[in-house]
Amino acid sequence: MPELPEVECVRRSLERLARGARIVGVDVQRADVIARASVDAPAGRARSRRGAGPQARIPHAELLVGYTVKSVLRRGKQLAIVGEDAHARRCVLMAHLGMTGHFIHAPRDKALPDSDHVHVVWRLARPSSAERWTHRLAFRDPRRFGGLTTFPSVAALEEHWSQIGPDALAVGPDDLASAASGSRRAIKAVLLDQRAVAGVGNIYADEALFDGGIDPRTPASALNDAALERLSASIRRVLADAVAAGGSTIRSYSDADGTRGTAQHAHRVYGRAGAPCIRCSGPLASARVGQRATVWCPTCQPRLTARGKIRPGRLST
DNA sequence: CTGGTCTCCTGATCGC
DNA sequence: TGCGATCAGGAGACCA
Repeated sequence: MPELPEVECVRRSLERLARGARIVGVDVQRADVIARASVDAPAGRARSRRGAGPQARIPHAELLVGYTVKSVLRRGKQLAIVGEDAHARRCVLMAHLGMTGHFIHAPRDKALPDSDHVHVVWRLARPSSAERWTHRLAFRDPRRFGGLTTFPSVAALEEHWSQIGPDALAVGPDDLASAASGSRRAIKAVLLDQRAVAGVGNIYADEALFDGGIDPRTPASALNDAALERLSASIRRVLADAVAAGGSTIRSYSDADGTRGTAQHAHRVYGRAGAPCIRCSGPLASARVGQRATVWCPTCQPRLTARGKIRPGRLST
């Protein structure tokens, strides 16, 4: 399940594989994974029901046919492929992977895996090749919680991205403070809210809260400056470590190269309900917090004291 | 406005 | 061995 580290690894693999290539053709198997592009098309793809609503008629420019891949950007969990045409006009294809979205890459002499749920296939040509395509890129998403959105310019993409919070790899205590102050939501719910911080999902929310020694159910507004400072550092550290490990492969995640991650071996609480805490050996607790399965250590992630302060965390590494 | 719940979707897993 | 029930979750829609 792609969160920031996994999406960052996909971004790097896409940039490696597709940068400089021209997109010479596209095959759309399922048009409803693509949101209709428009300048004011806001957050996410339109969720028109299958078969309903104006779908389909997708101008080629929006799928980047005829464009050369200039770069691949990321903000939080969202990816954006920036294309440029012969007149230096730019166009953007944004992808969010949802639960099961991923890209598959294959050179011409190698078939794409014969699998269901491949929704879009692009044909790419390396600069040295004329019009003949040399490799293909596919977007596959069995569960279809992900999707593709196009933007007519980089400015339009940035306008869209201005609606989500700062990228979690660079989140600071002030960012958390502005989202947390006056909020009675559980701190975990705040971390999952992409408008507050972009890129944290269920796995790394639990991991960061453990790292910071904070009970996930703590009302956000109850966190003092020290706790916010510690939590923002924990978020950055946990995510950066996971990026370095190639992301977490829980079920089937891999980057566009098919490379899997190993960060799942470093999870300290996620998926370990009832197992001994790696610090204190006590059993990890679990509950639903913010509609998500949540695991934490009741000892190392203490509840608030009577004075509304968090007891000092002892997790400094 | 805020915060909680529902919903979309398929594959993996579990109990019988 | 088969099969229905359950769970997983990102994020928009919806509601109190």
